[in-house]
Amino acid sequence: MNSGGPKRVTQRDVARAVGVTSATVSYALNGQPGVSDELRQRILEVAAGMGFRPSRLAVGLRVGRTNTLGLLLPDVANPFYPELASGVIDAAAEEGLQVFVSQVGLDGRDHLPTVTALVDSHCEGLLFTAVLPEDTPMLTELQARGIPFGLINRRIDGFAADWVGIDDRAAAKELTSVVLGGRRRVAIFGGPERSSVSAGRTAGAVAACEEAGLVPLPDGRSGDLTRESGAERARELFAAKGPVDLVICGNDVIALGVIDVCYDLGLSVPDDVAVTGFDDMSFASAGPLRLTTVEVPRQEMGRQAVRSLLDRLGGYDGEPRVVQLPHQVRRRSTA
Amino acid sequence: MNSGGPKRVTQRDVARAVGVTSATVSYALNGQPGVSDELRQRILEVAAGMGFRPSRLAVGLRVGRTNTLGLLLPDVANPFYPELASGVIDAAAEEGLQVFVSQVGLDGRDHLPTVTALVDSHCEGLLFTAVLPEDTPMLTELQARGIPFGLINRRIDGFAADWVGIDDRAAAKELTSVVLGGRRRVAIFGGPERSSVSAGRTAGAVAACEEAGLVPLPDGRSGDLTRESGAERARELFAAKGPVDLVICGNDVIALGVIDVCYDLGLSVPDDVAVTGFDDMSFASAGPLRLTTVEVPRQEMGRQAVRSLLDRLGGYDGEPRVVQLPHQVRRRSTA
DNA sequence: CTGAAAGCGCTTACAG
DNA sequence: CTGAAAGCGCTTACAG
Repeated sequence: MNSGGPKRVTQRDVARAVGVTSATVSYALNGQPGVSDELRQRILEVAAGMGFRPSRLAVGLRVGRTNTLGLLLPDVANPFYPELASGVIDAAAEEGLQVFVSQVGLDGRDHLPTVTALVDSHCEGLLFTAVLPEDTPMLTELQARGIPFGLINRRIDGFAADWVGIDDRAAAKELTSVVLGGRRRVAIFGGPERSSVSAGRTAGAVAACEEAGLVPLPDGRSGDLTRESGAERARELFAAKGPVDLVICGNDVIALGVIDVCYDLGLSVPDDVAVTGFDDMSFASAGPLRLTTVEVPRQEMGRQAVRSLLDRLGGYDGEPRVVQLPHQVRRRSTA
Repeated sequence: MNSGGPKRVTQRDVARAVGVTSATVSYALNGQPGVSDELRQRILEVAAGMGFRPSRLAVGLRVGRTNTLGLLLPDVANPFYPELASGVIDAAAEEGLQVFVSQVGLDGRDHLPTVTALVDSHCEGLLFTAVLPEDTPMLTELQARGIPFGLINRRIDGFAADWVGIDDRAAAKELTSVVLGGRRRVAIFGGPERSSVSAGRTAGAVAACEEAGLVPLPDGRSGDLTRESGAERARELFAAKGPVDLVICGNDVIALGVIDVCYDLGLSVPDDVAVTGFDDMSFASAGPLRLTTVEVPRQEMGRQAVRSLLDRLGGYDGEPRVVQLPHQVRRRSTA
């Protein structure tokens, strides 16, 4: 049942056409010595004319290198990741590396099947964007197998690995301090508490509150990084305790949900309720919204992660590289 | 200079450990007959214990199938694509196929190097999301090589190929008719005219205007699908001809740029200037924005494209499959 | 400067 | 039920 699969032109086809052996074609194409200039020229022409392209499978198998990286992204509903991916893909391409982008379950659950597929495909290195503490055994296994990897954004407490991100705690503390003003009733709507990023942001916001001598409301401190979750938490909190003065959100998407609810309830932002986001997603700066948030260098995070990974692939075997990129508080109109 | 590359456990390692030949391990692992149940059991255990995973490179080379699809996305600044990609990746995963996601240059220019890399990697089929007429030779070459592919969203006039998208012209016409009301001074800010999608949307908007007996302003009918482009065109148009009654934009991002300018100029939306987008990106429904737009089933488009491609891979060799999915006009507050 | 041969890690007829 | 052998498409020492 050959379904008429693609008929590839092989090196042997080229060799036959030129009247040499396949090895000679290989030498010619790879710029190895041992082929006269004329012959090389002729081989190159014939190969191009026949549309020959070396099989990456065969080359990878033979040489033991595939020039391929794997990137694991959680659910794409969160616009945070595409830009990060863009940085990774671009930086990799500049080094002649291809990237296998794979989607892992929502919120990064269940990395294992994806990682397995990537390793089976001989990815030379892996980049994770949404690890959770329970991924530790899988990462340890990767280390045992000698497959280098790096973490982007989230990391795992007490697990040493290459990482690039920002200082989420400091950023959240800074943001909170800046917008606090005289507001006393403040709520924190964070992301999943098992995420190091979300945990850091929440901790920073709490710290800023405490420094100002107030305790944030206990509700909603962790939850999903979605608009629905932000809306739901806002509705519940406002219903139970009335509108608050300020809601510090774990990301821009949560903030959008909170603002949706304010809008529905006829509450003015920021006069009745101030709201901050995090990440500075593209929509955050839109005229009618002008969300106060923190800019995170997503693209650059991706690029730097590729750089660290390349060093590992190049044989660097030293201490984990921890790269903390600068962030930027963007104070706009919502707080 | 072996940089300590990963040491894979091979089938032979397993075979040696069990004391059989590598072929037997292969039979056992692939559920082929010819191995006693006990032996099979033992092989499976040992293989699992050693962490053996068959090399996709070797299997692909030998079997001639890689179970890999290639997906080509343009620049990710446009949030349209990630969701589409998500549909593709999920649908492919359900069929046991991995997806190589590759980024092509902004606006889909220069597909060739990416396609080449994907073909070199033995992708069994390709999915394009942002083709332009100048990509025709490349697509023809793919056909000649017997590599099936499908187009998503954009297509090429007069080029027959599997395609899935919506009826952009009809959708734009419907949207425009719905929001036109008594407005007479209307501008159309479309995307790149060489994009079939943008061309269709612009044509639909023009048609609706003509049906209403008015001619849209000639400025800005094509441009980039970016916020900057929307803002720039709005500033120029407003400066040259004063504010218009209605701006029909080629996508939500352009609309955001227009709204930014209205906001800066103190123009009320929709009272002074009505604005519509296209795509219903997630931010479009946000409380303070409530953009009037058209919902496009991005995820479903990805899924359907995978389905058509799988049929091709399964040997279907008939007429190109054209799948036109339903759209939905979302009338909110900006027009 | 060129050719014959081995081998990367698998699968698959083919003998026993 | 099991083993030996060929071959997928390359690269790379090794002879000539």
